Amino acid sequence: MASGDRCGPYICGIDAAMDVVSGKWKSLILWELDNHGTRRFGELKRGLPGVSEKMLIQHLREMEQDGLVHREVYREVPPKVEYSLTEHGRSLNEALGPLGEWGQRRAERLAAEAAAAS
Amino acid sequence: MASGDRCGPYICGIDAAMDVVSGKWKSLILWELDNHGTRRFGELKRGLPGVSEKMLIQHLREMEQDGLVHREVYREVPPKVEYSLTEHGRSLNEALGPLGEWGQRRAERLAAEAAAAS
DNA sequence: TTCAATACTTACCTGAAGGTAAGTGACGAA
DNA sequence: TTCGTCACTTACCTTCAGGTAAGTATTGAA
Repeated sequence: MASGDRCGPYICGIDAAMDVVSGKWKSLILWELDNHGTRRFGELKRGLPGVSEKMLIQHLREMEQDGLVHREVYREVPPKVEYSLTEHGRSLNEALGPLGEWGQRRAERLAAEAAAAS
Repeated sequence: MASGDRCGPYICGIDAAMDVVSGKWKSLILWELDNHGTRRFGELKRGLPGVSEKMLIQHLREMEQDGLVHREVYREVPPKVEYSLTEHGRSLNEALGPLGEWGQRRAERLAAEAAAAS
């Protein structure tokens, strides 16, 4: 196959999920789309400070291939494209919930330690 | 700071959790240690087919720094070192549960699609 | 005396991820 | 006629994660 597969074989489920979610901005894109329901390319870009246009489309295209994201093109000028989560995307976001909470607690712990060491 | 921080600032919880779990073998190390309770370096190596010794210690050291893994050294010859999960490590593993199940379902879906396309 | 076992350590190299910056095409507004 | 908007696209470059392979220290066994 040609470009970056993201098919198996996988050693375990985590493996198979990580394959789809690893990428600097993917979890943030997921979160952004889940929060707003639907976002245009430019809105996503503004919502993810620091992302480059190249990485943003690249990640969006991969997530579309992976069935996480739906891409709707409106044939207008200037062009308008809307991105939203598919059912799979939404369920992935749910599955990421506990991990997000764990990370939240870790961040709080780190902050507390940093404050204690001041 | 010197080598690979893995402190914030983080944009969200996922971010903070990913920082700790990203690394080709980390989730597998987590899984292996959770399954067996305690493992020696060589046992881990044999349990993770394909891992290099360099990456294995590197990941173990980082996970120790991050408070996920406990390292117990026995002063013997030949040397003996045992690794196990800390409370944080175990809770991370739990938080990864739903993601693992999601990945499992994705892998099954991919397999079914591949079978259908044969 | 050499070898095996164990848990590293070190130097070097490659490939992929991601960043930067400029270009494209269509059309309406100024 | 030039500019701005929008959603890309392309070429080029840097960085770093990870791989390979060899070396280290200790001691008992053959």
